[in-house]
Amino acid sequence: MNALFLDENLIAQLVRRGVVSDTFRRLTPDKKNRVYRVAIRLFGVYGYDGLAVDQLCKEAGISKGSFFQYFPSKSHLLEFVVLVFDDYLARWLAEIRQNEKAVLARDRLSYLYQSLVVNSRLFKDDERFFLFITSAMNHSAVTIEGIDLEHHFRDYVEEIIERGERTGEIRGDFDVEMTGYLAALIIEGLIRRQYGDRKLAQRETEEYLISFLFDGIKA
Amino acid sequence: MNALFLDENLIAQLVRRGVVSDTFRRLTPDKKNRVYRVAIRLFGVYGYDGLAVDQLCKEAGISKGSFFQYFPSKSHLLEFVVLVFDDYLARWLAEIRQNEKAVLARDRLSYLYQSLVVNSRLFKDDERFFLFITSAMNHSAVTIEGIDLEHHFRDYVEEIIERGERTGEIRGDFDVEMTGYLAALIIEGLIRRQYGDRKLAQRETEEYLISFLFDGIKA
DNA sequence: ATTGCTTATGACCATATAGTCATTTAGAAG
DNA sequence: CTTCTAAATGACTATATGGTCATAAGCAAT
Repeated sequence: MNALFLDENLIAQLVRRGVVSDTFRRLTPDKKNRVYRVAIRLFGVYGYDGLAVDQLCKEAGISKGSFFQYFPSKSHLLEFVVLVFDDYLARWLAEIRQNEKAVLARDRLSYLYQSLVVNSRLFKDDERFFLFITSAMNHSAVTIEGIDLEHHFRDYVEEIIERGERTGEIRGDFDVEMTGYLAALIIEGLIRRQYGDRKLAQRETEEYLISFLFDGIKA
Repeated sequence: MNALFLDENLIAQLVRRGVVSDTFRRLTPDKKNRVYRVAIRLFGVYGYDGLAVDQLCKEAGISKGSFFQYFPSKSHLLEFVVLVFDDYLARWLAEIRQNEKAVLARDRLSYLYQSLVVNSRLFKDDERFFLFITSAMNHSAVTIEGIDLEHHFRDYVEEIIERGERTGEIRGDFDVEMTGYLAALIIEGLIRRQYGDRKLAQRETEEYLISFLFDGIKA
């Protein structure tokens, strides 16, 4: 499973939703991927407004006329990459849900964190896109109805918290939704640091996260 | 002390730095404030690229020619509002540093949080600007050298953490900088919720914050 | 070679918008 | 009233950019 290559079935689905044209679907995989990769990079670096269709065409090696035969408009291009990413996230979460053998909530959170770090490596060159997506979802001019990337992620964290409360590992006097929100926030913040200038040792950060979250800062 | 009105001395300073013209400084306070308020609102709602100078002029009741006699360019307008906000933040932090009588770190954090909530009320109509500022500082196309709003805030949180470690109230095996970062993140996240649709009871949220931070989520 | 369908192309259009400038207006001083 | 300086104005320019369209190219089938 790779976030950086397009799935035929997904594209067929997006054609049905009117996000991309059938012409796009019929293109060679190479050309489709070129457009996708360039779009991700440029959105990540320049944001929605900042991405110029002309530049994208030049970098992807297609003409402007072709672009608008693939996508009804620029906002559809954003919708396209967001939905592809969304699909990837969903599959990724399903996978880690299945694979996890750990029972304890703290182990599951560790696993989640590790998996995220691995993902951040996967997005090496496109790491800004990850940040762009979440911030775009919150306060972008272009709202894409029915999609909330944060939600996938937060749902899963909540799931862990809730389970921990049930098994008695996590205190029950906390609101699951709120705690899930804060925990997701912290995890995201640490990942953001991995992306940033400050490179941290993965193992230590993970232990830090767990200790901070579970034991608190009290002496 | 109010974030929404301009200080004469600060403006004189900004003239020296070339951020605004002397012509702007000599305007009536009313006119200056109109431009400032409209700029804050429009930047907050539409972001840097989204703010159209034409619209700003119309809403502030000035002509476009005048605008460019006040500010060398649009980016200087952003620099202007950011620096005014920065100055406000610095004075606000100095004030709460002086006023706090509490000794314990948890009391200081409570106080900080309360103060922030009060501030968020102050910014009622311009709350989006608050969010814009922090996100703009992180990944805006326009970088304003030497300014980091987050820094002020995080410095203060770190100060509290460090003090708590010294007095033995906060465990000493944590990295002050990292813990400060995470604590600031959580506080910001809670404030963001206050801004958002989910209106929370202030007192409860505050207790939640402290309990979450100090005691952790372990049962 | 011809036909017919699909894809590619880039000049062109409409619009938005940052920034300019010659001219006008306001107000103070003499 | 005249003069001088500072401030206001909006038409205008230059440029960027999303989107269109008529035409060309590719290619398969007959």
